[in-house]
Order: sequence, then C-alpha cells, then structure tokens
Amino acid sequence: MTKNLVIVESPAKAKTIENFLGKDFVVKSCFGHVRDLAKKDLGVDIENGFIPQYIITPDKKKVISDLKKIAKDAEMIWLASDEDREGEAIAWHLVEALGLNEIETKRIVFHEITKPAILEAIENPRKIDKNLVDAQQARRVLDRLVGFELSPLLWKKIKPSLSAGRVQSVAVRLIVEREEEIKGFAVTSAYRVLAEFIINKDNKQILLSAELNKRFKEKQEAIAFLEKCKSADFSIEDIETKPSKKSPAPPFTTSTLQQEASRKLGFSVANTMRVAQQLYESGKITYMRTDSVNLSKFALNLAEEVITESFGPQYVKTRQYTTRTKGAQEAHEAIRPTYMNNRTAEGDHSQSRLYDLIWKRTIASQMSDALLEKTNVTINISNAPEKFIARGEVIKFDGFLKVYMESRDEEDDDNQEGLLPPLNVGETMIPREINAQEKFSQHPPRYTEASLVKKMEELGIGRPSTYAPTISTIQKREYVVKEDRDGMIRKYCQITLQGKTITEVIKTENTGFEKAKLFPTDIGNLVNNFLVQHFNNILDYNFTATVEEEFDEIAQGKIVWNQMIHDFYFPFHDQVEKTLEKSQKVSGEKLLGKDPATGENIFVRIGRYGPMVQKGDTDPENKPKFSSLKKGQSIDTITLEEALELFKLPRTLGVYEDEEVIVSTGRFGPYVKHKSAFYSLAKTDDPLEIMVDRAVELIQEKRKKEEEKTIREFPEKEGLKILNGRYGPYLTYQKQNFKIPKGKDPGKLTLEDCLKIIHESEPSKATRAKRRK
DNA sequence: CAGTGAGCGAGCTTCCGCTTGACTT
Repeated sequence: MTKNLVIVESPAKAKTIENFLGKDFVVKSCFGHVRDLAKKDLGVDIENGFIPQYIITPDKKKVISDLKKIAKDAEMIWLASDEDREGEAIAWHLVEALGLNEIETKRIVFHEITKPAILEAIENPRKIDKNLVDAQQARRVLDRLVGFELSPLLWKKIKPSLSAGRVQSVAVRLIVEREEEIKGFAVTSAYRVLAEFIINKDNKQILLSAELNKRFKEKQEAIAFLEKCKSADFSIEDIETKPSKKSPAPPFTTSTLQQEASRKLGFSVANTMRVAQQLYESGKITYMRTDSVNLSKFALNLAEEVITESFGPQYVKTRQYTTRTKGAQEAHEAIRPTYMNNRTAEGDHSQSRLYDLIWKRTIASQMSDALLEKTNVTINISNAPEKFIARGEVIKFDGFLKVYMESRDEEDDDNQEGLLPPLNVGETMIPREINAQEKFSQHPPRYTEASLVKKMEELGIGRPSTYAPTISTIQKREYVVKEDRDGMIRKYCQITLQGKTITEVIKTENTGFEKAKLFPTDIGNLVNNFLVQHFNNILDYNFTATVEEEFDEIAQGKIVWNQMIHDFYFPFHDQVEKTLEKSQKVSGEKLLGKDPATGENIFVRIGRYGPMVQKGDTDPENKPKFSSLKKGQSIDTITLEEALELFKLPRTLGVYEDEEVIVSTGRFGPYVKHKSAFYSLAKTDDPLEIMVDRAVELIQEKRKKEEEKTIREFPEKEGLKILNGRYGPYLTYQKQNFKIPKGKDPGKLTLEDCLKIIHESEPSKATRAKRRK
C-alpha cells in the first residue's frame, strides 16, 4: 500500500528522488505533458471563449492508467513537476487526467535534485497556481491558432504540407535575411601594413613585429608609404603597460552547451542533446534542458574542494551567476557534472568528450580571474605621421585559463599577441621587412545550427527543449539546408619592402569556403517573403517578447487569459481571411527564355514537389513538360542552358527483350526503366551519355542480385518468401514482413514453420506510417 | 542501398513545449 505518491516529469529524476525520500514514498514520472489540444481542427472552441479541447496524448494513455492505479490507493499525492509555466500546467493536467481532488493534492517544487532541497520542498507544499496555468494555456492556444491558421494558408497559396509558426518562421527569417545581407554586401579592400624590426642590443639581434595604425585604401598610398620607409628612422616613442583580467564564462545552459560543443567538438545541435541525454540518464550530469546558470550549494562546495585539491586555494573563486536571458524560467540548475570529483566519465567517445567539456566549464566558472599584462609599444617613423604598434600580452596568473577557455564563433586571424622582449623608450631599430597586404572586408557570417540557437535565445524565441527540434523542423520542411560550400579563389596584392627594394606580387587565397552552414532554399525564400509581406506582425522579431509580457500579466492575475487571446485572435483571423481572398498563389515563377529548338517558353518555379522547370505554356490541350531542379540548383541562379539540360531526360536508349529501355532521373538519382522496373545508375554513369549496352548490363546485375536475395520460396504458397534483407533474413508474405525467431536456420524452415511465424506474430502496424524524410 | 521514380478526381499535411523510448524485417 502506497502512502505517498510523488509525480515528477523525468524518470531519471524519479529514481534519484526516491532514494532521498525513504520507504513511505513512491516516486513516479509522467514523462512531460500528458494532455494536449485535440489534433483535429483547431482544438479550440473559438465561439465559446476559446475553451481548449484537451485529450490525453496517445502515447501517454498507458502512463496515465498506470498512475491512476497507484493514485487510487495513495493517501497523499504530491505533484512535483518543474517550477515554471509548463511545469505548473503539467501539474494541473495531471489533476484533471487522474481525476484528483485539487484541494487535497499537494504541489511542491525544487530547483536542484539534492536531499535537503527535496526535504524542504516536502515541508512547504502549496496549491496549484491557476494563474500560471492560464498563462500556459494562453501560450499553447496562441501557438495553435497561429500555426493552424497560417499553415493551411501556405498550402493553398504556395504548396501543400508547408508549415508556419511563431518560432520556426522567425528562425527561417533570420537565415533568409542573413543571406540577403550577404548577397548585398559590398566587399572592399584596404592595405594592412606589418613590419618586422631588428633591434641590436648587447651584441644580440632582437626581432619585433608591429602593425601600422592605419590601413591604406589605395595601392598607390601603400607604395608611397613604403617609399618613405626606405629612408626613415624608427625608434620607440612610448611603452605603455597596463594590467587587465579575464573572467570565466558562466556554467552551461542548453544553448551555450550546444554552441561550445559545436565550436570545440564539431557536434550538431541534435547530437549534443542526444549525448547529453545519455550522460543524464546514467547519472553523470544534471538535467540538460535548462536556461539557468545557477549552481547548487552542494555543487559550489564540491567545486571548491576539487579546485583546491587539484590547483591550490589561490585558484578558487566561488561565483554565483545570474541569468540575463530573455524569458528564462530557471526551473533547473545549470548543466554540470553531478559529482565534480569525477574528472572523467566512462562511456563512448562522444560521451567522454562532452563530459570533459562540461567538467571544465563548470570547474572554470568557480576559479579565479586570469591576470594579464598588456603592453603597447609605439614606434615612431621619422618622416611620416603614422605609427607602428607592437602589442604584447603576458599572463601573470593563469587562474581559470588553466582548465578552460571559451571559443568564439569567428576566430580572428593572425592576431597573436605574445611575450615582448625587454625594450626601452628611445631605442632604435631597422626594418627587416615591411609588408603591405591587401585585406578584404568580410560579409556577416552565415548561421551554424548553434549560432542560430544563440540568436533565437537572444530574441527569447523557443525554449531549451525545442531548440534542437526546431532546427530539424526547418530543415525537414526544406526551408533551409545545412551544407558545405566550396570557396573561390581570390587574388590579392602584396607589396614588400626589403632593404631598399619594393616588390609587388599577386597572390591567391581561398575565400568563402563554408562548412555545415545554414542556407535558405527557394521554398524558404518564397514562404518567408509571403509571410513577411502579409503577417509582418507575427514575423516580427519582437512578437514573442511582446506576447510573453502578456503571458506574465496573466500569470500575475492582471489580465484574463482568454480575453488576451480574444484580442489577438480576431484581428489576426481577419488578416488570414483577407490574405486568402486577395493574394495570388505564389510560385516564384520566372521566364528564363525560349527553347531554341522549338521556340517554347521555359519557366522556372515552385511546383507541388519543389523547384522545377517547365517547357511550354500551361495549356490543357498541349501539356507542358516538367522537370525537377537538381540538388544545388536554385530558382534564383539557374540559367537557360542549365534548364534546357534538364529536359534532355528521359531518353529512350533502345529496345531490350522487346521493351523500351528508358533512362531518366528521379528522386533518388538517375535510373534506367525497363518493363516497369527500375535500375539505379552507378555514380560513374552519366544519364546523358549512357548507351543501351550499359543499361542492359545494369538490368542483368540487379536481376542476379535479386536471385541471391531469395533464400527460399514455396511453390505451394504464392508470394511467401524467405529473403535476405538489410537486417538479415526475414519472411515476407502479402506485403508484410516477419522476423525469423532466433536460433532458427532460415534455410531450413518448412512451410508449416513459416505459417506459424506469420500466425503468431503481433498484428503489427505493418505499413510504416511515415516514410523518413 | 530493401524500395522508391508524383506533377493528381482524393485525403492529408500544420503549431510549441514537456518528456523518452523505438524494435523492423
């Protein structure tokens, strides 16, 4: 018999807490939200004050029925979901779904999973905060209304299956607009002048590097300057030394973990979260979806011990960080090792690398500042007003740098500042070499997954639990693609003064190379332009921040949630209706030119299945020809020649076994079609060049493979086969596949065996609901 | 790397936030 039932959100948490609470408590988890708006139609009763229609989420039916059973016998029920808007709503939904008495049910909260924190929570139960629940309902209903009214509009005006929403559409907008900025960016260049000097001192030669405090726009200016240097005297005019310090970054939140794992380990956002989840489930780190930089007392003490022991007390500096992120809800701690004294974590390579990163970041956040000394040496040029500057930086005390240094998104090039030699004012020097090199201005950087998350967090858009899913959604919808792109060779000029001679050379560099960056697609551009044009208010970067303020007012009981939704919805709905009526279907259609062979018009536009070219006007009598754009082609950039190339397929190669052999290209690349069967071309085959002999070869190759694939057939039973598939041998019958039980030799199964397997197998969801991608 | 290869007369798609399993040969 259960005395006390405590319900938390995460099963890993449940296990830990049960250990703290003793035998009178059973701790179970509800796995997050248990109810949601009905999926059909809007799930909101607009006429009657926006009453939400909630259903128990299909995958939570079992969770709820299990919890009900335990709750029935429990004397007391404690709802311990997270202390934020969503957590409060989860508690309330549990009351509703489990049929609990709200008055008798206790609501408790804690920010850290430590024994004192849990016990304190148990001592201080409260009631469910209905205002906070209402704020969540407003959030949920607003997102549903926006998403489920805008998306169908896109299906009608652009293409089926598209989606729009408060979060994803703004994420796409960021990428589209960044690309436009880049397209409009005017590259300029200027000459940067670097010198290497020789100082003769105590019979030794000392080298000193310095940069001129001015860049020259024109080559002639640079040359004129170097001409002057030929006859100039150089001497130290001033030495300025000043102390400075660096402080460690705060411990990880979801967003900063994703950024650092991306920069330092090259992890995708989704990969980081997968690995972090594994570390969490095995008890090695605290919860990985958090916006808080707070560390528990327990963690602070342990960090101090570890640092003292490993590096000495002078490296300790206990710090409490405060969150400055917009809309942060701080229901958890920062992401940290559960026990800081575990320097490493067992597990696979990814797990131990990510753990190492988390360990270092957490420890560093509790260490002392690094003390530096920066030195600026000003070098006078006797016949010119410009000065050369040599910079040095010395670490006087390494502090937290001993373990960890945060990386930056853009690594600044060749600005290495190191130790300077001992120097005195008035000392003279001679230039060994002075270089004026043409440097180009850089366009704003394209987003990586992680830098997009950073930007979204700054705007208060999305939550720790949704960053990774949002990024995969906008890629799945094909609004953006993550790709590498080749750079281009660019020429630059370098002018060198050595001794008394000036030489000029043209060199080349590779520029614009991109690795795993986000690019908008044609569809992304089209959808974004449509939404920005008609729903500028929703796509506004401040929309979320504005509605969040209203959600806060609901949470404080200042305004009523469905009144707020009412005020938002009706003007918004009018906007949708008007756009539906007024605006034309958009396809981004462009006339590229005419086919020189037939004189027909060649168009490019978005079709039902994405970007495509069309030959001939749309005419029911004389149907035009279509072809999809190839990967890497875009409506924006495709040329007439490239478009014509696409119509060269399908080609009829000839006849084999009395049937035509046709080559074409489809979703999965080029293929040969023969007797309504398909044969993929090899990577080395060119569909425009391939001849019938090679096609026949491909057909025969695949037929042979097919034969080998079949382990056994049964003449008595049509369609029953034992095949060798990707996951090993399996049974197939009437379009259904069946697993062969372990320990059976697939080659020796009798017909009876097979029928038995088919009979005994679960009536599985035979047809896979969704195809991947 | 098993199957897939549209351009539609039918029916479906879609939001954001919480949480983890999945078994499919």
